[in-house]
Amino acid sequence: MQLDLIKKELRKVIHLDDEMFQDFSKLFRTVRLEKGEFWIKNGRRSNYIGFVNGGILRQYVQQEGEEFIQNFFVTGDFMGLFARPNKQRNESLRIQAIEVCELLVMPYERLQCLIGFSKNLEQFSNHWQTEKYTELDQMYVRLLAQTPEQRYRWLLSHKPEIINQVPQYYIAQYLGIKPETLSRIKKRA
Amino acid sequence: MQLDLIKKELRKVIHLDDEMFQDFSKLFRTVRLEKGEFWIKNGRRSNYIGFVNGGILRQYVQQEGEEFIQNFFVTGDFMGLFARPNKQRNESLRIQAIEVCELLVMPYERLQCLIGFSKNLEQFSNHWQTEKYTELDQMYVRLLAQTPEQRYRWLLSHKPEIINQVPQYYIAQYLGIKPETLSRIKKRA
DNA sequence: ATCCCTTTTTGACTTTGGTCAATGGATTTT
DNA sequence: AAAATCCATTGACCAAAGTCAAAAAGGGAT
Repeated sequence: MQLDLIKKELRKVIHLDDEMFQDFSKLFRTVRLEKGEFWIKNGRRSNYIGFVNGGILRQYVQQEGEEFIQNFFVTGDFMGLFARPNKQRNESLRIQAIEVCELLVMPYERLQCLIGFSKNLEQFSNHWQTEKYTELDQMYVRLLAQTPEQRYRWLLSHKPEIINQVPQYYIAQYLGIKPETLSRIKKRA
Repeated sequence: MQLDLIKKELRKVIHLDDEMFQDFSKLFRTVRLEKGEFWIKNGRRSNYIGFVNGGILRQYVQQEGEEFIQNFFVTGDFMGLFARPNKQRNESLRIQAIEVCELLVMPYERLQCLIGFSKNLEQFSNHWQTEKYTELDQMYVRLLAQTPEQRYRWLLSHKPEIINQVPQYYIAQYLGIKPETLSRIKKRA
């Protein structure tokens, strides 16, 4: 198991000595996903947290035959840091590997339990919850206030790795427009 | 200070006996806002949590001379349950009273401190953070996947109190359309 | 009730993005 | 290499929302 990356990411946020990290890392399990495979399908298995150790995934919903991408997860991202109460689990939620991925995963319950023992991990959890919330909040405003072209330009300058690694029809689904429109936007630009 | 409402709302989520509630409620301060007054302006004073004890507010941003409403807060809602790290504080964020409001407020730091002493309050905080995140997540998908008419219908059936209490140009700002368009949507319907 | 001011509605026109169908390019399969 | 497949681009047309301006409808104040 290659753990340098997650160690680095954790240490950006909290203090974690090697011994603690050893203990912590034992609780992860490695999952390999082939291109096109699902990590979450129909909202099932959403009670896990996952770390993207390599690869890229898309989180999307299906509505009336169309797919809408809420988010991409790239190498170094954490997924699923909010408990998702079953009652309001979204049945159409899917997280799919766009290319071969390696995830490090742990049941959400187990993280909760660990948090009980470690102030540091609690900090980790709080930090990321706030981070993810703020990110979503900003995405929401962008979607509300900006034109597709402005959103595309934002993506270009802030998330170029996504533009480069992901087919354009996925980018379009993420921006909330049709692939043809994205093609025309690129031409204008 | 009229505290029945907040007690009721808290008890929907956590166990809280009268004595604990007494202690807790002492830490709140009452704020009265006249119509048009701001609770948060230019991102300032976002380090407070607030409970809407009466009235209705709008949370919005200004961009290129236009206003975009992210959210309404109605009687019984909590505001500001996520710590907002200063670095990414949104300078154009405002929360304004649409009509006369009464808020019960407390510095976020103080809530954090209390949480250290009470498992129940920690539960309260976690519950609401998850709740707010899920809500925003669903709003995001709606904005991404649905037409203005569909979003209007959703608002009609799920948040009728907002439709009734709020001028239509605010509803339009919330739905991401122009007031004229909303007027036409209502005619079709 | 009348006047004033704000909000909503209506109409004519423009702009933007969607739709559908065809073409072109690139990559994989055989 | 040829064929097949998938994806991106282009063009012609359509539908939906935006814009601007004017009229109508409410809501207070006097």
